[in-house]
Amino acid sequence: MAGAPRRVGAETSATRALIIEAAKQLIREEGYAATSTRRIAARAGLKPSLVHYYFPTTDDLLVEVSRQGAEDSDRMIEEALASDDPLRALWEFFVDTSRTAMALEFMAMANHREAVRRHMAEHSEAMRVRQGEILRHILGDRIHRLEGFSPEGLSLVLAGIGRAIVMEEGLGVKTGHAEARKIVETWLAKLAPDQS
Amino acid sequence: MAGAPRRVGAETSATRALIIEAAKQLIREEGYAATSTRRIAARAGLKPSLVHYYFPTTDDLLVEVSRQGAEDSDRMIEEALASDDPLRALWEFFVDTSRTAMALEFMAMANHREAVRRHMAEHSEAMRVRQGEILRHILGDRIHRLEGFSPEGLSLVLAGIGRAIVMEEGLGVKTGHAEARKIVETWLAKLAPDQS
Amino acid sequence: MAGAPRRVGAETSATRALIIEAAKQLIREEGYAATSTRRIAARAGLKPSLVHYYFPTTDDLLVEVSRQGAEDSDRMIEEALASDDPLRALWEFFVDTSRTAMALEFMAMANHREAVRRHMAEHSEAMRVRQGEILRHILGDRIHRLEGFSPEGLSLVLAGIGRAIVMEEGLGVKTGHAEARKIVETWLAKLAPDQS
Amino acid sequence: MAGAPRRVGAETSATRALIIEAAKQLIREEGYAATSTRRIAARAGLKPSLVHYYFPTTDDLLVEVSRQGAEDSDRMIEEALASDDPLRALWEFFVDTSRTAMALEFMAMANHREAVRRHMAEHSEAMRVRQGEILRHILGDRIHRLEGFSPEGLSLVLAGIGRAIVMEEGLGVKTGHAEARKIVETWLAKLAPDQS
DNA sequence: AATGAATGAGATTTCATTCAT
DNA sequence: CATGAATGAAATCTCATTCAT
Repeated sequence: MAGAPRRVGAETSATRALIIEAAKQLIREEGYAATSTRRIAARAGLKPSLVHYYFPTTDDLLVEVSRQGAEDSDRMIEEALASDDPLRALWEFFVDTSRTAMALEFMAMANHREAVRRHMAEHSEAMRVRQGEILRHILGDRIHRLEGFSPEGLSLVLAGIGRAIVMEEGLGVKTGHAEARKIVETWLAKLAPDQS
Repeated sequence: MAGAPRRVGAETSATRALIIEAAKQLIREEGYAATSTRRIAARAGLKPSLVHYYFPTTDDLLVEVSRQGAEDSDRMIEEALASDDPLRALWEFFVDTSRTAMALEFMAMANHREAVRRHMAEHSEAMRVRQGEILRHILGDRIHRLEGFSPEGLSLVLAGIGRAIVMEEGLGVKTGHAEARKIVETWLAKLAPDQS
Repeated sequence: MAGAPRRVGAETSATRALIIEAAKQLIREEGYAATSTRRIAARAGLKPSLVHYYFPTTDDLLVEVSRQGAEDSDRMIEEALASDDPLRALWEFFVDTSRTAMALEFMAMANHREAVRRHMAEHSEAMRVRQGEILRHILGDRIHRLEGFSPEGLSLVLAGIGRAIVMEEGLGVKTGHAEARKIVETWLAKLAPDQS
Repeated sequence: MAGAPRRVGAETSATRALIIEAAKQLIREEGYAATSTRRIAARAGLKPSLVHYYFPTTDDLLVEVSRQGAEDSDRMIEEALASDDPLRALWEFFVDTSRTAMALEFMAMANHREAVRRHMAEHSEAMRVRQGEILRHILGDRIHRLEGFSPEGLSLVLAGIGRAIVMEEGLGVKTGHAEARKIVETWLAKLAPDQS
């Protein structure tokens, strides 16, 4: 019992997990604005009041979902940074459609849910700092092959370009995507360690 | 389609303009999720049914608002591109907080409103193409001072970085912003015409 | 249009009056705690949302009902004080079961509804002051036939005794009622003008 | 029915006492309408189902709370009537804000809870009878110093005036209170035994 | 050109209570 | 003795939309 988190429903509850999964699905498929406790319950095949049994307020649920999304991101980033070609893996993480689309939904959500905003801010900041450290470690002096670049700057630049591509793809926009990817590829090539 | 706009209420109606202005304000101040026809009416000091008189459906209204927002953007871009230092002006346009925040709201809206999505897609595409043309014209060969860059690629890259900065500022995130701005500044310097 | 109150639904609306009447009935018959907008709507044969159309919040409705109840009281008091035997009429007003029971419900309601509390406080104060003035005018020096009495004191004493009798009758308590009424009768006799 | 109390949980259970105490607090602080088993549980730091374990229905709990409140009142009255100046002590009991406010909550509750109503009725009746007896014993013939008064009548009159004062103070009404208190003081003086 | 009335659907919560363990 | 899970009903309120005038 020691240390066991004291929230309604054990963290291991299957029902609880079911609700969170349904919420994730809805956010992914229809965007966060379509995410009401009613619809989440319907999607999970549960009664609305059961959702409120596990998550007293809608905020509680959405914060938990964004917390889990953040954990997923963290895990993916650690994998990326531990891979053979960490820089390329990081870039691929940034243009991963489904994950980035979800992250963008949480950004939009943050505008209207203070609790979500707080969590997203903390996590984004921490992620940027962490990426900066790792990039500094991985790239060392090679970062100066790109004039004006720094690890943290690179992290933000890649994230921004990735998000823009994903966002516009979702919209149906195409122009400039291949060209932007080519710019990034040029950077990746320059920063690659095997370059003599 | 034959020229004459087929909507209720003259396009010049003061009431109509009042409604649109109220909608813009609400979107800017509280985000699009807080934007219902009832609240727009209240903000404009009008009855909800009058809003529906001018805009039969909520979609009609929001599409019109996004259309006007797009027009504003177009105008700002043309001004930027016609200025003394068009490239820097374009970059400043991309990091203009209030406009970009609004654009991001429309992106979020596009996820749930097919009509808005369609309009945003068309406009974004057109804007990218237009920026590409102008940048090609303005920069000429100077674009090759930056390895791998192309006018359309540059347009997307600047837009993406600008949006990321604005989005994160809204969240309260700081790390990497100065560094990213420095990267962009380096590019702007390199691309400047007065460089011998 | 000048001066016309600017609330939803003309004050003369039949539907509006229907809702208020239903609320009054429910409060009288089942007590204020049974008074939800749903039940009021059902009693009036209307949809709950229509109730909210006329009274955006439950408070709005209950304040209006208490306002009308206060007006009824005012009217009854003026009639009482204008009658042949104003003092006795006032006492009979205080032991009028249905009106006092209703007033007690509003008192209870005031504990949980700040808006109602405010209105009840204002009205009770005004009523006490008004009764004091009239009693002073009606009784003149005769008030001193009862040692220690004053018009305002008498007003409160009669109100308190009346309320206690009505409250206890509602409960089913009997003991002491006849005796208390006799005490009051003695006062009324002493204060009567025709007493030589 | 044969002596042994037939309720779940020993009457001496500490948990049981905790629940009752939490209920009392809530009623006192927020009024009975704010008193749900869930909130009582939360206030006591217990799970809702535990409250229902001790008190199968809400009625069971509220009746018990009102029973204990009645016992408290009984004790206070016995103390008052056994004091040096029993009449004044009784009057002070009647204008004791916290106790009277609580009693008024129970009165309101009685309107909606038959079980509470029954208990309140029995207790009020018994209290009035008991007060009558004691007053008769204490005052003896002195009761006739006040024309028209009788022990039971006096009991109700004092209770009614006291309740009115407390009720109106809760509302924020002031006018007439000092004057009513003066009337009562005059009676107390007249009825005092040391008056020659 | 404008508005009051009305409505059905849905959102978020709270509630008392039951039941199996 | 105690609790986690579940539920159906209800409460308050908001919403987009329609319609008749």
